[in-house]
Amino acid sequence: MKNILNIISAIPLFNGLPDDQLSAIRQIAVEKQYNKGQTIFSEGDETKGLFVVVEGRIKIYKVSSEGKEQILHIIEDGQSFGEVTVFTGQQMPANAQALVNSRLLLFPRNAIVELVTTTPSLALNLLAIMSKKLRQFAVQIENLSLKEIPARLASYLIYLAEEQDSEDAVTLPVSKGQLASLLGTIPETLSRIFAKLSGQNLIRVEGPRITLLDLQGIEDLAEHGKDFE
Amino acid sequence: MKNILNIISAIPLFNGLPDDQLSAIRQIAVEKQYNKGQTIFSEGDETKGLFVVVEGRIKIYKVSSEGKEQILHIIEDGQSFGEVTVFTGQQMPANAQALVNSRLLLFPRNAIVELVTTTPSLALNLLAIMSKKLRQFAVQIENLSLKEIPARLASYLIYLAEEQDSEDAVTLPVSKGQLASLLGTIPETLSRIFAKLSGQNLIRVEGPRITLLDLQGIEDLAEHGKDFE
DNA sequence: GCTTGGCCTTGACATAGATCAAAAATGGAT
DNA sequence: ATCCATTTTTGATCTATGTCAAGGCCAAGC
Repeated sequence: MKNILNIISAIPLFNGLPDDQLSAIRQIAVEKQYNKGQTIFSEGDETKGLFVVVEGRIKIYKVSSEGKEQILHIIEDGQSFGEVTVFTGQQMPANAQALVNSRLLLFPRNAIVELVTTTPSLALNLLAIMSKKLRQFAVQIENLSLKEIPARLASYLIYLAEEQDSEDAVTLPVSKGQLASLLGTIPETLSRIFAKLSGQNLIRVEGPRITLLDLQGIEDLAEHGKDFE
Repeated sequence: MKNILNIISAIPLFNGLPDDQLSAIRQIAVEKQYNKGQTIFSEGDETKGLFVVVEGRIKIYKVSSEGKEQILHIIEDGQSFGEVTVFTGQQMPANAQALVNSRLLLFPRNAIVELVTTTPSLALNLLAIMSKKLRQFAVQIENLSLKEIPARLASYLIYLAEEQDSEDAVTLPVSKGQLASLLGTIPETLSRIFAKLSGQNLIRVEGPRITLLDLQGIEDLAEHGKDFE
């Protein structure tokens, strides 16, 4: 079991904080363990505080009255979630579930607010993180509203390639069913689109491994939705 | 011309700040005037700083490569926009345009960052405002992905009714064409849906004035998309 | 080596909503 | 009031994507 202080100091949220602040943060951190498939919180729950993923993968998602699911975020190592309710004090606006066995740190609301108040650089870190999430949401809205699903998939593959910085092949971090939910569609449709792009020799699909055969073509598709057969 | 200091003190963002801070804020505020239809910034522009609407109405929107527009936000009196780039320093992720003649205050980036660093309650205000925007975006994503357009319209009407707190009639704050863009559709479709809901005696439409004839029915529609003819 | 259950894929079909085109209504300006 | 420009509505059609149903695949456990 690693030293919690070491872990904390490696989290982007706490970048640049002096050691005494890190100790203070350590004091208020609560360790949590969740198993694959376990629910961390549900829409409408009272705020619990700010979560940081030490290790694992969490999905933040909404569910429609008919049961369709839309993933808002996939949270990975070092990233945080639950900020929203910390500063507005309302109920959780979405659900969170562990996609794999995960280790989290929970910072109770009052403690983190207190800490932010007294630590300007923590406030700036948080503002930067929330800005980034706003930007991501803006992109997601743009994708849902203005792009067709093949273009969304192409965008996602490009994003993944950058994330994993490999020019020509990526590995899906979630199942294809979950990917469908992230892209705002359903597994059947996603499957067909994988087949179509394969047929156009833009990609090759081998299980969760996607080879990007024609990066230029994929970029065109992501930008212009040009689906030139 | 009103005293800028008075205006500033009435802006939610600066709630609860001591007078000396308000003076400091006043020092760095730059007044800006935009006419209806005028562009304030475009996607890709360098960050200009944090804007606050003194008076007017601004749309924040994205445009697809084929020219379709998706409105992300309508910003009204007392609200702010442009936060995102202040704290990440990247380019503007969307476009901003004045929907009516508008008076804005611009707080240049460095000055506002400096101020946030030294003023904890300003930092908390900003965190709360950004949290609220994140929540709104989450709702918008949910609507786009999980609800059909009639349900989105119904949700919006309910939101408007609360906003204008009138139980049985609302006035659209934007043209129907713009509303279509806000809801993620096109004017033709929106028009048909207005006609349909009128036919179901859920609402009556008289220009920009919408009478809510059956609030219960509208709420059902917003929740369950139940479109029981 | 089967069998079970979770994914994933494929096929046939249904439909919400987009597109294209044109008419009608609205609302300022003159 | 009249005219022009913009906005809104209506109609006919097209299409991307969802739905329903069935079958295939692969890994885990027996």
